[in-house]
Amino acid sequence: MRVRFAPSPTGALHIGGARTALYNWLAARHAGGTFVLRIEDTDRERSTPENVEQILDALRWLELDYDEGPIFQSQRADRHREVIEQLLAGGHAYRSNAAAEDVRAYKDRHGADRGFRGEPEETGAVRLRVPDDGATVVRDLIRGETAFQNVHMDDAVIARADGTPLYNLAVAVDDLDAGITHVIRGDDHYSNTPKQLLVLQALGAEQPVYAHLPLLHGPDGKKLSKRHGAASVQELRDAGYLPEAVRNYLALLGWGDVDDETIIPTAELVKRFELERVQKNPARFDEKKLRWMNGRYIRELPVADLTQRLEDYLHRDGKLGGAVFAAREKIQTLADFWPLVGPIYDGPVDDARAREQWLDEAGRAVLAAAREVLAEVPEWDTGHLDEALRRVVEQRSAKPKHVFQPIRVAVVGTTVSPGIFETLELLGRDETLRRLDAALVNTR
RNA sequence: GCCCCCAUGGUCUAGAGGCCCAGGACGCCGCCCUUUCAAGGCGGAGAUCGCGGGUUCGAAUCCCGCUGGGGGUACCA
Repeated sequence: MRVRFAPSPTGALHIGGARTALYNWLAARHAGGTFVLRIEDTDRERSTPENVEQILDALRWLELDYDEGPIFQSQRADRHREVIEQLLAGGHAYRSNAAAEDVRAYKDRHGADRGFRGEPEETGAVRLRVPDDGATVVRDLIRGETAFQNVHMDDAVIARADGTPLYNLAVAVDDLDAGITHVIRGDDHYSNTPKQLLVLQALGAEQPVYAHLPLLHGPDGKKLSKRHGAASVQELRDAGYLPEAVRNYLALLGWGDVDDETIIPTAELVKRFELERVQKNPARFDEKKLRWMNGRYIRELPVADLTQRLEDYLHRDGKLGGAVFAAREKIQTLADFWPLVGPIYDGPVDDARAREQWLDEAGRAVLAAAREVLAEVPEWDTGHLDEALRRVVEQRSAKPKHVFQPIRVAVVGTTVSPGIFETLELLGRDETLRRLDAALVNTR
């Protein structure tokens, strides 16, 4: 099996493209085949080196490695020209100056469902000669066989008047030359497939196996775009998702195993993936489920690994160890981490509501009592802190909450933080006492 | 307009004629645990399997129509 992922570098790699890449990769790895990367950069204006780098970067982050390429379509111009000449010489294509309005006029005369047929001219764009009878049948692993009646098809333009190739010619030739056996791509290419098949036929080539993946939609059912939140791989990374979680989630968007399990590590995905089981209808990208899944992956990561990921993500070196242990049960993305533990390092945040609710007279009394006990704790670790503060709870015959919350608000400024003992341990005795004192002074 | 594809709870899906008056997951609601928030555990609401016809002893599963959604229809990819 030889498959390819062939993005056009017109911007960041979107989630839909990422899933296409994933499915190609999974199919190749499952079958022990070869995964080829081809960059379709024939659209000169939009295909910039920066855009190419963005795509390579996204694939790297997703850890989808390819075996061959990247092949740049733009560098195959000579071969494309050669094939165009061959088709022209063989009578499979002809030159024509017919424009869009000519095609429309033709349909007005012959019927809307009648494909355009042009007259050969000396110059002009190159059009494929489509037969009037018969049908071109696409064999697709996901959709089965579909017969496209040739009468309905226009004589497709396969090269510009200047001789440069158009998509339907270039893909067909490039896939053929690369020995691609399975073309796995988005459904938006489905209707154009017969044109490519006709090119292949004219070249006397076999048709590859196709697998057209249903498109991905946003939560509102519309085409996925910026306003749906994280829409590109870069944005997913910036939002603090783990690549292994993204792979798992994306794999399940449009594909399901018989077991119907949800958390499936990549190695297991490779083992189970089958193109035949890909869903036919489009799926919606639901970030809530990704968040949940990401949390699961975060909690399965050893603390040392998670620490490394957080340090990379936050561009911070070292000193996060204890905080990671304290926070890992409470975060779903890497981005959730700092808002939770940041106040421990950066100082209390300013949450007026929290202060009002917990640092009233009763709260301050708790603080004063806690301060005394904490000043005397023999060892500054969670065990001793636990013991000491429980004593305060008993002495005051208060609910634990009414002792812990004022302390929390005093040291981090708000009602949410890691466990109070872990928080204090990370703070250290001196800083804890300083913050308690500050709270007592400021709220008087 | 024309051509093509698709259709299971809000979302992702399992289901390939009787095992299904439809199972799992996310989300939502409640309870438990509990120092906050989470995590975790338990439970619940939520689908006449888009609608209407067939075929069959029997249909989510097969056929037809309709409706809805999507894609294509560029000298873009």
